[in-house]
Amino acid sequence: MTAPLDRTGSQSLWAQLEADLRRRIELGDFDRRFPTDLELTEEYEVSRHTVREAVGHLQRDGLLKRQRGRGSVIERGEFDQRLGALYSLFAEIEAQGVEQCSEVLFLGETVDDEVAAQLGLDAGSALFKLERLRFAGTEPLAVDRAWLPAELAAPLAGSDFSHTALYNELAARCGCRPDRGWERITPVVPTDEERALLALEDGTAAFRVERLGQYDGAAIEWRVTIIRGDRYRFFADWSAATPASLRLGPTH
Amino acid sequence: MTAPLDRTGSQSLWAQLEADLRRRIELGDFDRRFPTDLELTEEYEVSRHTVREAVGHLQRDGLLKRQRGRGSVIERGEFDQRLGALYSLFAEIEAQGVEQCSEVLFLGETVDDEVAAQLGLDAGSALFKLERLRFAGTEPLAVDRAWLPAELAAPLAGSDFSHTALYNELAARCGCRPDRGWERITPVVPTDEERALLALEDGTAAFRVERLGQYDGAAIEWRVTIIRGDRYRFFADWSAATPASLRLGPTH
DNA sequence: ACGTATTTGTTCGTATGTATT
DNA sequence: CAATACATACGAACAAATACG
Repeated sequence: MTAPLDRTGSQSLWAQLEADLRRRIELGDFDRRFPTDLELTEEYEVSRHTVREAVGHLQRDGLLKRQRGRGSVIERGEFDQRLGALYSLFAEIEAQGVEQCSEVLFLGETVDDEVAAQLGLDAGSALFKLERLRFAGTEPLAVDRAWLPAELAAPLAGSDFSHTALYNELAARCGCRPDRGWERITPVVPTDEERALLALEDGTAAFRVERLGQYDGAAIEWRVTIIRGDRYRFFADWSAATPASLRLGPTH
Repeated sequence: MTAPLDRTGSQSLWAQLEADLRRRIELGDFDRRFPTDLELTEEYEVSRHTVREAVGHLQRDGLLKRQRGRGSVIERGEFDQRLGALYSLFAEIEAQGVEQCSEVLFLGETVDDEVAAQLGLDAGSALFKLERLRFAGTEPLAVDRAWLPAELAAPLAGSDFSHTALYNELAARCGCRPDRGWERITPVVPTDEERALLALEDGTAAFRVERLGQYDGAAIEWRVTIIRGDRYRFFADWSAATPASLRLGPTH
């Protein structure tokens, strides 16, 4: 069933194992249950150390959660990846035990030449668009618009995004997930429409986060998120020795 | 020199080692050279595997770079990242060859109980206050207000801050410079006064950066900076492997 | 409620490969 | 070429958390 690993030294065993596990996760091979370390050592005929190295990478990338005594379970929840500032906001909220959900405002195909340019596509290219109002508990926290190349994102058409993270669906159905990219953050005065959606008062400001996600060198995601500035802000701790990494969190 | 690790099982050895290495990095212990794996195994009397676990975390957090044959070298990054976002803005502007200067709006002693509380001082304590309008070339970019304990900052009274950085004067005259602290960033609609100072149009937003600077564990600086949001914003590049670190720069 | 089996986490040891000095 | 230093890979044992009878 599983191809044996190449031991000529062309590539490390754990990297091959990791790649094969990613492939099989996307294929849905482990939908019922993810194998234990021992099972993987036997199936691939490698040491447990090698298994742990490979599975550890999957864990750090947020594809798995491992727990002593319980085993490894594939992460399907509303968990974007540990990537950039946007993720940290939603992770922080999750960590505080507030349930997140979304109201899907739009889901389907559109054409937008500006976005197409960001994604490196020709003008007029079909785009998959997902527009959501995101809630922390019952309180609206952000308006989130994401565009992906329609060709790539076609399998997402039937997904329910009210409780599912875009990246998890992308990984599960399209076999890819942004692995690099950049974000750009500006302060804005929200539009009337945004103010209405977010229940913002007059005279308040918001963050506008623009985000480009790349996979295998190609742009696959353009996202614009408007985040309430009265409830959320960026934090950074810094010291002379360590670089400051900002995170987004509630103002308390 | 280095405290031995606790082997009662209260915490994993690698976590203790990681913490100690972080501490020593901050202290500057390894400024000349970071130890090799072998040296760490001998110094801390743990196995190489344990060393790799600890140092691997530092590497993933971007504090170190490890290379075969070469060793581990501390990642000092760009100078801009080391002192938070505010510093990075001014460094970025400097790097682009734009001359910076400031118009001093206020320089002297004041009393402000809110600020005193931030600095951990008693209400009514005398504070040194510096308020500046900062320019990049001829264009105003930020309103910058800084408070320091008057006792500490007394030697700054006669300085000319129109062309001098606060930290350089602080280091030169007071013998200290913030080595740790935190920042908090919110989007705001500027006040009429701020809008006038920054030549901002109606309906534009700005960043409000609050900053607490510490030296030797004590708060020595409280700063509130209003930065034009139409000309400057935050950027972050991220990848699945390294955490995103944000920097502030012009919109171009 | 308790003890046992399972599963991941931690830690040691050892050997070899590969890139740099 | 030799020495150094990190990467990869094997093996083994115990600890800690969980699941199950």
